[in-house]
Amino acid sequence: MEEMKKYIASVIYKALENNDIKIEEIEEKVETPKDKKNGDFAYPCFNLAKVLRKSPVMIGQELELKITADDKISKVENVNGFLNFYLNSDNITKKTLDNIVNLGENYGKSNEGNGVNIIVEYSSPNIAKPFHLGHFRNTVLGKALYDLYETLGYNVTGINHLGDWGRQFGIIIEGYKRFKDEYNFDENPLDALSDIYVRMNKICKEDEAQMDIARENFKKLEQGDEETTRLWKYFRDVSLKEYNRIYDILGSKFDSYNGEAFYNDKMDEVIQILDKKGVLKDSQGAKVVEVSDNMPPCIVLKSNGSTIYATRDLAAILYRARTYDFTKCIYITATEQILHFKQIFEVAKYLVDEKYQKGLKHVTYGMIRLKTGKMSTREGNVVYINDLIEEAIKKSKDIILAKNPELENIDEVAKKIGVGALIFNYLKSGKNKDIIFDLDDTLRFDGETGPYIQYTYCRTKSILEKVGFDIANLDINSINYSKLSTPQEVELVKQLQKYEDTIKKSAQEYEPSILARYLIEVATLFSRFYNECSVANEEDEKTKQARCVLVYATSVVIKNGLKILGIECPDKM
RNA sequence: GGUUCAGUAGCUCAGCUGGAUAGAGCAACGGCCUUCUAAGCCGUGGGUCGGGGGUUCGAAUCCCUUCUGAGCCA
Repeated sequence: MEEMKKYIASVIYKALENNDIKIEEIEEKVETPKDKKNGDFAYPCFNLAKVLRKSPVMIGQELELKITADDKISKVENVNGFLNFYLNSDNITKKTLDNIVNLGENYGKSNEGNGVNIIVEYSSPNIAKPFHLGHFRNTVLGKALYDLYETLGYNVTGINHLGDWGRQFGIIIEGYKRFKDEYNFDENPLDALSDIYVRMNKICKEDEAQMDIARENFKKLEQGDEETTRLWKYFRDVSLKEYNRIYDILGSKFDSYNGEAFYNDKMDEVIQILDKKGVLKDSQGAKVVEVSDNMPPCIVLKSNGSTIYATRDLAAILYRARTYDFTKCIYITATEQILHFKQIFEVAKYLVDEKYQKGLKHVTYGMIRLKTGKMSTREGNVVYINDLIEEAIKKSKDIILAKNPELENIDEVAKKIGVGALIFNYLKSGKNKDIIFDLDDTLRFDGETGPYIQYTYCRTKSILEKVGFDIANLDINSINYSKLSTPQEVELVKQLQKYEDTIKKSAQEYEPSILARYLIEVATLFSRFYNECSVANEEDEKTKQARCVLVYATSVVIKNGLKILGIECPDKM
């Protein structure tokens, strides 16, 4: 794609024979027309009009005559000042499909990243609480970005910055001591703990004396008291166990679970450095660092001397720069934390080299709200992810039982489809959009959904099985690609060819939805092909062969693409 | 008050580093299964791209202003 753009720019440049116009300027303007009727690439001649003192249409006409077709370009046409280029499709087809066949599951991978270190901090739930929808969106986004960068050859470190510290643990510890016998911790430890927290929190709010007991607990925890530390560790362990079960389902990977507790002993240094640099200022008893005019100062020490999130995040930046030597450190959080990270990133310039400071990147996503308002654990209006996953799996199982009761491994397939529907639902639209949760909408299985793409994959598999296609026995040089000449075939090939660029763009813009939407388009174009062009019943042997390769290539792209998003492909459904 | 994000079809969204007639899905209506899985395909209807200015040969896209919703800060 990019090469072709360059090539076309060079062709136009030569034809112009004018030194006032730079080739880079031409390349910038080369675009892909929305309407396929207008060719594969187009160059608008309007901006040349001033320089050349001719009408755009005249310029177009002249260029049309000067540029001749070659092995790459099959036709050039001037339409109303747009110079439309049609590519030689045989050429593209061979290059694209050969490439996919040769690379298989490695298709899309590149070494563009060259082993450069990238950190993706994502998921980061508060322990002792069940996973809810907000975490889900975060985790699914983070996993996709992790895989996108890994696919591009970066050395990615996934960090789960657990919310495993804070005064609430004083409350949970107290509640646990009092009420633990009323709960079954074997089945749903996090539901139990969260319930205990809500109960105890209420008690503390109503009675200051009780709150003091909770405060005392947390103080003990900070001082390393054996009993409270043991409880805290237990909460952390059961939480991680449960989270990991979900991470497995979503395909998320973490290289570190160092969260808030980990940085407890690393904040003093931050304060010292800031103090040494003379940027710490007193403000109503608190210590702050001034940042740009349009932002309030960043508080690093409260008036009572205690640290806050900002201090912890700064300590993390310092630690990560030293430990991981990152070129990019991506933070994934909801939009509500925008200001917080803006401040932190600015203060970071006093702590780490410019290289690290410039690599800090906050990736945000919109809130998920219920019809009744914002989700809140304390108020109990939350959608827990376990319930949602169960619901999705149940629905997909029902559909399988209705449509394909003979299927083997129904439960396994139902899980892949149910989870696929959920993940895709949260990755298909732009990450900054707020979402109002709607169960029916979330569990949709037709149209632009995960199951639609999975279904398309199954159709590719089904064809290949029917004709006995085996990639191991394929002689790629014997394929006659010019047999792929119907519009459906040509369009599908062109779409497959865009895969590598799509991965890059998706990573560059921190936007997995670009990949998700691309895959919908692949599925749609394949479905059209499927309806128009038979493979198994095709009589011409050469056409059949070429179509098999196309079907196989489609299956590879869908599988590779969905894998990045964390969605598995069943062979049958 | 300051600031960030969002506003496109009845609903959910894509398009936003300016380009040709603003695209999908859902919902509605009408076709297509004796032929590779109908979780599919084809077709019809549906639009003041929140409003108003501006820049430009050309604006959903850029700038200004204003309205609405959400978030954050005080």
